Amino acid sequence: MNHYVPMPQSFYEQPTLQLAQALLGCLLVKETEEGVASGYIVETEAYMGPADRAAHSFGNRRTKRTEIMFGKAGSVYTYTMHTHILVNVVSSDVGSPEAILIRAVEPFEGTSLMENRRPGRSRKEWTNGPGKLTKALGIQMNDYGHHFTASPLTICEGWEQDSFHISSGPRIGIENTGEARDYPWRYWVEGNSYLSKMRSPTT
DNA sequence: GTCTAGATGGCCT
DNA sequence: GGCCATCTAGACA
Repeated sequence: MNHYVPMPQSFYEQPTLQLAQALLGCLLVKETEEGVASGYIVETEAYMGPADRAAHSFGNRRTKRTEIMFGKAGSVYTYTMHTHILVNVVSSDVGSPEAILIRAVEPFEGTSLMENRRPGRSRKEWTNGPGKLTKALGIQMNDYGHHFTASPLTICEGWEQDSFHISSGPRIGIENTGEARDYPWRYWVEGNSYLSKMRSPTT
């Protein structure tokens, strides 16, 4: 897997909203005993810490779960949602609990592995949602606390930043968070066919 | 210790 | 469009 070039630590130290866009087109790579699976990030959502009602770290809530959000930029924050695992990239300075949720990727390497992990689904449905992509790539709760610059879970150079167009809009699945639901902190690669689908199309 | 809600997905109608 | 699986962190007693 030497052809993968992990993004340097400095990459993660840019402002969160900027990083959320910079992550688009990057390659998310997961190594397991079964092999390597990877996909290009095509959709992200920023969670802005203390001031963001939708963030787990709203009001500077510091618990066992959110602890990693206070840590170093580029750390892995995994979270269990019902029966699914979601994966986030911790951003901002130590002590500033911000993170970016990876909502969708486009399959690249290890497609047969993904197919096995997502039996009976069409290629598009392997990774077009935050819970789906973790399953397809084999991301688990024990990835919590690792860092994206080191295996087994890394973010590497992917597409050229000027080879696609970025769109932004409100986040998804946070209807009960007051004014926070309207913040346009979701970013995606315009026109990509592996984007997650809207949960509640209500304006 | 007990109760509840949730950054979802899949299956049913 | 609606319902439910399944489970953990967080709040409260």
